[in-house]
Amino acid sequence: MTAKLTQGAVEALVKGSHVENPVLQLLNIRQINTTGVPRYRLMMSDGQHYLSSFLMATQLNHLAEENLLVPHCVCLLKRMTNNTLSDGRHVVVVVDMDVLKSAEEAGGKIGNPTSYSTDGKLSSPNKVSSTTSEPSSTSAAEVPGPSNNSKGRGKGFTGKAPVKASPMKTFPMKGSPMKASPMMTSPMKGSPMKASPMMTSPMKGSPMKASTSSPGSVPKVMPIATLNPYNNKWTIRARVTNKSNIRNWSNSRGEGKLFSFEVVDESGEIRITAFNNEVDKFFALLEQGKVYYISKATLKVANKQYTTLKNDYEMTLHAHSSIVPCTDGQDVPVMQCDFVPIGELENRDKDSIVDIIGVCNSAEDVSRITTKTSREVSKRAISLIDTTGKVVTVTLWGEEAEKFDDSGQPVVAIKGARLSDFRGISLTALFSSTITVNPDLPEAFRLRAWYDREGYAVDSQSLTETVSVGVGSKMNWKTLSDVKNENMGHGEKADYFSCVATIVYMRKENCLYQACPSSDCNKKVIDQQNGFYRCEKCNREFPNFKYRLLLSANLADFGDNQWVTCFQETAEVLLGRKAEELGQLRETDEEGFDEVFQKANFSTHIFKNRVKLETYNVSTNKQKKYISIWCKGIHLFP
DNA sequence: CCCCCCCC
Repeated sequence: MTAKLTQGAVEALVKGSHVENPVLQLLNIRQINTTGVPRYRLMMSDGQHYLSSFLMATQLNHLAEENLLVPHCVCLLKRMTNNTLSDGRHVVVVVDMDVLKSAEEAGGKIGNPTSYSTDGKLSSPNKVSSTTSEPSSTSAAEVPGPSNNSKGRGKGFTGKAPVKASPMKTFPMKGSPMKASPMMTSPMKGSPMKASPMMTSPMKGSPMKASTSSPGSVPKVMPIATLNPYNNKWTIRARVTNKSNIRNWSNSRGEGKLFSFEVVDESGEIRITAFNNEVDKFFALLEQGKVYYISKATLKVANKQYTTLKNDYEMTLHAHSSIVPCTDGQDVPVMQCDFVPIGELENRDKDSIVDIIGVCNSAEDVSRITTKTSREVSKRAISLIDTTGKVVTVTLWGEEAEKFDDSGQPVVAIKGARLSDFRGISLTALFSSTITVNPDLPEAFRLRAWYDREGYAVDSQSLTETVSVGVGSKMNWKTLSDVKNENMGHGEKADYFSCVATIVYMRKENCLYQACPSSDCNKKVIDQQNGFYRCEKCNREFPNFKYRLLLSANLADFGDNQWVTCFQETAEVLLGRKAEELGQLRETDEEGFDEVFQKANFSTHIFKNRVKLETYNVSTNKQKKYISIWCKGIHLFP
């Protein structure tokens, strides 16, 4: 049983040409990151050429996890986007695909494909010892990540789990005839459902898709945009995009608890609220990012005063409401975003709600403030830049402020931020905002490439008047001796500076530590010497751990030298290896491990650093001060 | 049936 592959598709795709539904054979699949959301790279063959520059969008991860993507299986690629890395190489991101034939059905490698190399030459297939191994010329570094440089360094795009564990909408923006404020755009006005190629009914299924998740008798699945209070015979099939915590209320009308969540499908979005009993019934079932069949809820007119969603209605769950997980919902978009370029914000009205995406080129440290009502809340301002060269400050609150990490200058997407006129133009995140770090979006890939190539150095302009040097995008160039002579970091707040320096030494002996494997915890675990590792923070034992990097590097410029600390993201850029790879290397190949450091040593980069004078207790009555410098970003020195 | 969205 042979399958017909789309000859020439590999070359066409990697050159950025459109190929309609190419059929390709998988030769190899490899997970390229070991922390955060798994990310897979595929080596695909069209029977003529093979290439491993195919990156699978994370919403297809279930295919790998269900063991459907086995080398030699034949795939129908239904949607792809092409991305160019900062060094000019291309990556084909596979956004949607079906497995047409299992490896068994395909019966081995089809044809005798040779490695396709982008410079036009064909390398010998003999380099590959077997079809299930990688060609030696490729590495995980072909993946976009922060601070890529032409040496191909960088981390996997999803090396960090999104702040809210949900990739964002990965389909191209749907053309909206109404480009006005998103608040004005009612989904009822257009005809968003008209012959949308992404529309799928739950009954539709590709050969390999499980359809077991459909409930026994499913009322007609309706697009969210067509729901109204006058019809209660419907089921929606939608993805949870923003789930709140449980909150208690108490007022003159009574008291109780509630939580709300937002769901999205191809047609639109809606907010759903659960009270009391329904909180107990549904809170644990609903997971951010997952798809559910939802039916029998009450529709009511949304109070526009309180909602930022593009829907005239909202839903309340009641005793007979039904929510059933849908396990084959990968076709349901992850979020509906209508990103406003930062330079465009000047033309928007105060208080309008916008979706924004940019590279976080700097961030304040988190701080605690007291509100007018005497509540304490955490706050952190971050600044985002995009290709308009404009920068805007966004304020994050509460948990979002606390857990935000700007290391590696990630791409940040915020759905539903509110425009403020404070200090010119600024943005603030709301309870209803969804913040995603390094989203799996073409826009994010483009921004990453742009920033690493040129954006980091552009003469940018901030829409938000900034007070501290730290926030804002101007490079605060210093020599290492300036940092000392100017007593940088001695103030209450940390200072930030950029320098050009050469790495002259790295403490490789203790650069890796064994960290808690749970996704949001990076705490060092204790080896129980019985095959288990204990995390004090999670108060749990695990059979495994993940490697994390904490690298001390000595930087030198013409006048001075200085120790700086590189955490995971920047250390991975510096060493050109993932923490997990290095951990494995240290265990299995000490020479190879040393080589990584030898290679990185004496390399020159642009370092962006945070400097702060810290204090520690030497004894009960004696304190010692020391200068702490963290590297927050690394760029290629021209 | 909530509706808190803060601070400089």
